[in-house]
Amino acid sequence: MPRRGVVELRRIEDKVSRQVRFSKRRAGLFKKAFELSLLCDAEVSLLVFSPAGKLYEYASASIEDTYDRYQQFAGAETTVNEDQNRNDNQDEASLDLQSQVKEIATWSVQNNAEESDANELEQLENLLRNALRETRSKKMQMLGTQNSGGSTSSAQNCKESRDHGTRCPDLNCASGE
Amino acid sequence: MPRRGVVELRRIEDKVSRQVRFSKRRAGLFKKAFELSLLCDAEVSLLVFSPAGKLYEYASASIEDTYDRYQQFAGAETTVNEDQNRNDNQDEASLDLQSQVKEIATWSVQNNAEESDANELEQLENLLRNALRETRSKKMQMLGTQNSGGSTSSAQNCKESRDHGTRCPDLNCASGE
DNA sequence: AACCCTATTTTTAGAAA
DNA sequence: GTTTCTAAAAATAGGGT
Repeated sequence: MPRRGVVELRRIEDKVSRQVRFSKRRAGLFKKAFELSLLCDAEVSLLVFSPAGKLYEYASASIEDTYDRYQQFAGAETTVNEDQNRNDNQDEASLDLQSQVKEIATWSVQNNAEESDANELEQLENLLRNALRETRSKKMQMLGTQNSGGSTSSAQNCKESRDHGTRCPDLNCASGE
Repeated sequence: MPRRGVVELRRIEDKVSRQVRFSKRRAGLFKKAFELSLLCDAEVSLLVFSPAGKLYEYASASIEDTYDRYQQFAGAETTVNEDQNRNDNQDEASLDLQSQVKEIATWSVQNNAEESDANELEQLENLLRNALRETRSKKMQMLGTQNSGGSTSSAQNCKESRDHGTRCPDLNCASGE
């Protein structure tokens, strides 16, 4: 019998109950994420850290790919100098990787990261981000497009990192037949 | 009345039905993600790209923060030279940002990104990733720890980017009382 | 902790607006 | 593309094993 009244929308106080519910709800969430990606042909990336700091992840493509794709959309949501960032991103996008890395080198000659203000750091951040994206992209091309992540979208494609987590539930997504 | 038999676990063929189901299931998924973070005190980051390429996101902290945290856990899941990466990450972690940027500069002198093989690119990727993480961290410190993302974990903390998406549903998480 | 059970709540497919 | 309605299916809190 689920809750007496209805779900109380606030942190579960009882420690044991919270842990149990976390396990169950996490399993449910990952199952839903998987179903959405499969049924509706969507790209989904899901990261969950338990209160204890254990990591659980699911990605229909790969976490990094989807995050890169996100950066391209939402790259402008940084705190300082939105417009400038957008322009920086634009400019950078047209350079090849070697040139982008050279720009970072140039930046390091003209600036000192240890003494930079938030604005300058943001500039550096953009240079690094774009170079990183380009590097990954180039690497993937060389490796033949396939990625470490689960590109097959299996229901078991939810894994936890190293020894930090207990097992990720089976998500028995199999239709009941 | 949900499906006649049971959920068929495969891509929905009918285009209209797929779109409708995507909307509904997306709303459900974001609601579940929000509930998990709130009820169980977990850190959740969720990215969804619709088949049409629209972005929907939710983060109990912020996408970037959670992704950075993920990188620290899962940094070793790259395809080539796992162990070497792990070591590289270790080494880099102990250097200050300026030194890390200098290393990138040095790399660009000794290598040509345009002619590098996957291994060398992976080396560069690690340098860039670590420098980027350090830069973000430093920037956040300067800005006073608060981040652009929704740190308040409201149910409406699901947003879509720019003009690429329609509205993110209300996720009427309010307990029915 | 993980699993089974099951009474209830919640989600959801499909049709229609 | 979203929202409402409704009946059927799925998720799940709590308790037991």
